Amino acid sequence: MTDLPFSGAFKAGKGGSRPMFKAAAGIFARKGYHEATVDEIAQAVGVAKGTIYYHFKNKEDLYFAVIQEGINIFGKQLRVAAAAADNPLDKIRSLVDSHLDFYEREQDLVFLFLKELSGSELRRRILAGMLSKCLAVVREAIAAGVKNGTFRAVNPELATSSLFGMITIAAFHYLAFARPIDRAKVKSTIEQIFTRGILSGEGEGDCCRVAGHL
Amino acid sequence: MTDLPFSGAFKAGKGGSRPMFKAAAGIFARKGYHEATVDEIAQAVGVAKGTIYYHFKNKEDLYFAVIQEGINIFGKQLRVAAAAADNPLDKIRSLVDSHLDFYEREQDLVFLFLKELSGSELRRRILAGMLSKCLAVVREAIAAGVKNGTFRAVNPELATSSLFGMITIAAFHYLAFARPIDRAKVKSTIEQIFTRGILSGEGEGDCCRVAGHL
DNA sequence: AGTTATAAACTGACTGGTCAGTACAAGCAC
DNA sequence: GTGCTTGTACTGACCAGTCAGTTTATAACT
Repeated sequence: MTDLPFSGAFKAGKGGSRPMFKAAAGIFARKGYHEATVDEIAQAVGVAKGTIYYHFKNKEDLYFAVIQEGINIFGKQLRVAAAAADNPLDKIRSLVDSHLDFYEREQDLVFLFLKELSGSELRRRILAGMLSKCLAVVREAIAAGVKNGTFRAVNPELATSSLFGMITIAAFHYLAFARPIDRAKVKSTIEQIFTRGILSGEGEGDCCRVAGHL
Repeated sequence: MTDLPFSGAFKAGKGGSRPMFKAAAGIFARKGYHEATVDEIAQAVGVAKGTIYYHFKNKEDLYFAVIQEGINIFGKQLRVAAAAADNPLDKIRSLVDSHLDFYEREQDLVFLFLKELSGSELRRRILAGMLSKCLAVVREAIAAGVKNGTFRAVNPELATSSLFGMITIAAFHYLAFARPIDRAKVKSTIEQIFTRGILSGEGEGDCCRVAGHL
């Protein structure tokens, strides 16, 4: 909300910062960058077009501010979730919960992120970098778990991506068809598959021959 | 390639069907629907703009034809992979392999799919439905495994989404930064986490308390 | 309290460029 | 001689971005 490298960054606006951000995020998420017109966003926000340009250099600037703000929200939420638990396993559980929470509350942002990830190479890389920073807490929790023996010797980087993917797509499964997310079911699936898979089980290696390579 | 509900659907073109499709997919994937101009696509394909409009009703029609064709390729590949193994576990392994294969060979399509999944509600729903049909073979393999006791009692629907998400995002992890996918690493991570998680292990339930619900 | 000064926030009609889609005369191949 | 292709040129809609001017908020002076 503060220290953003953008012209206006939601400080101003008749109705205050948050509604402006919400409205813009909603339009961008629903229609995409190019289909969303600045006129339309201005109307949704409840200001004149010129006002948008008073606060933001141009449409892209506004768009990035929305993304940046979204990343901030996501990152902060994950950090809080990680801090709320004190061992790797609970951290992961808390993070999964928090992620699902974000998914439910900020669907617009989720779609915005997905859009950005499928954008041009540059945009994709930028967002992937930002997300990667947000997910550092997950990576660290997994790495810690591997170190202290709670988890098996997975690659924390890839395990993080995997978990992120599982949550995102499993939850997406509901949103794609405009159904409410069944959090209990998703959580239980993740517990059953991810958590169980990553925990250093008793009967260790036998079921897991990886065809050929390590 | 055949039975498509589209005007022209890549039957024609100087260089035959495939190059035309490839070029169009590439442009759409790199620039997105709105930034890609028909002139540009025509040039890339190597035909005159009028020719595009001779075969396709309009830009959207062309775009959908590309998507549809992509889905056909993906679906066929998965079906072949599933048929190549005769028990649930091997089917899953074969499907993972095949999926990664598709990911590597048809990056344009992957990005196109991602774009579409983050598009408007209608478009999202349409593509999600198509993908869901493609992934039926995965769902069935998982369901069969659950039935015959190879796998634990997961929800096949959600487990499929989870696996799809894992693969997609883990591989994306590389593509986002324009690095080649390290297939061995991705496969081993999936083996370690998904396969191991879903296999009905000896020490069954103890590690997997799901906070509260079933 | 009333007047004046100044800046910040806001407005909306207008402009200029872009691009989907059309039109068409002419060429080629089977 | 019909189906397919080309190239060029044109139109009309749409939209990002501009700008001259209005409103509101704040402070300062008498």
